[in-house]
Amino acid sequence: MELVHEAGTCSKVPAVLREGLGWPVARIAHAFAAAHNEALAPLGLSLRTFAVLATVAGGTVRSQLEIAQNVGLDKTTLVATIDDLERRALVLRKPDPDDRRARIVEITRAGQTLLQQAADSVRATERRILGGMTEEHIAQTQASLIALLSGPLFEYFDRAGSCL
Amino acid sequence: MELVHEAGTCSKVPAVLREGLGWPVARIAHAFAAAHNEALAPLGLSLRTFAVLATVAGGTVRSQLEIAQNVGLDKTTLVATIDDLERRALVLRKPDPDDRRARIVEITRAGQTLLQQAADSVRATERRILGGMTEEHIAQTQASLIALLSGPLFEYFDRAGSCL
DNA sequence: CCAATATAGTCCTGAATGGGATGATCTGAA
DNA sequence: TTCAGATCATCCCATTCAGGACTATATTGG
Repeated sequence: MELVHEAGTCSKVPAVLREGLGWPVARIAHAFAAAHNEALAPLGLSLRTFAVLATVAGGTVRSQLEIAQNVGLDKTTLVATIDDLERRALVLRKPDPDDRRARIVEITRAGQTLLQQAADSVRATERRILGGMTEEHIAQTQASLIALLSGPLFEYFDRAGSCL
Repeated sequence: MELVHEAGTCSKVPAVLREGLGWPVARIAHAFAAAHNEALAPLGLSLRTFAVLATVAGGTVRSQLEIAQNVGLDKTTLVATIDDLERRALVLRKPDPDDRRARIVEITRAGQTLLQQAADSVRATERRILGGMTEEHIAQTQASLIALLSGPLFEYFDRAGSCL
């Protein structure tokens, strides 16, 4: 597996790393995050804040813990992230009438406006990155990733810890 | 794209995240790292220390900076990583006779012994994770990832910052 | 109703991270 | 040769991270 076709700094990586999927996926995930973060920076967002904002907007989750688990963040990290978004009036916390321990996080109008721009940016970045691949190829890759999660890897999926 | 087939905590993740490859790849990379770290823990290694040890053993890179760039670590992070490996006498730093700024990092005999066990462990983990996939499917997935790096994503590949 | 236990969110704090400065050394051009 | 700029490894330090404790609340079992 030759990861890099030209000017490759990583053809020198030992085979035990290159042969599997774990290390290549890690590096590619990092590159993806870098691309998204760069694209979102002008909006004052990161991939993390964007993911949280989008999840809040989705309205399918109520509590902060649910948000954290779905996005893939540690609960303490999420507190700071929500703090940040709230300070900028993109989301707001209100008490959950059904569970006074919990806070319902809601997106504001300003948040929705910014989210739309950000979503466009994210989609554009994905298109740019995936530009050279056919729709079919993309779908195939997604399918492969899904297949991975259906196997033994699933056990590690929900582990606490931030992936963004 | 339904990421999780059962007990899915992330079918609630908004479409803009699930549709692309960036976020799924990030979560899967994280899961992979968790699996590898768990398997390597009994040997006192992490995916990071293992990757560095394996790269040092490969002998295709000389300086610490090269190691960092190839593995995907920040240079300052690598210093601490080498410190750790050196403290445990798994590698040693010796002055480069051709460039007195540089140190050549070499693996020790103890390092080689441990590396072999670790490599077995990593390969076993990969096999376990990829167990449900055919050889063909694995090769296909690798090919897709390579294709990604041949495109615009390559620009972000070498960015400073630790991916492990 | 009362304990005992579990859970949501937050805070505290030690550890990790990585940008930038530093010192030593190399390289190339004048 | 000399000197300016690049490069290697390391150090420093502000920022970020996440495990665990804590408060308030909910739930379960007796």
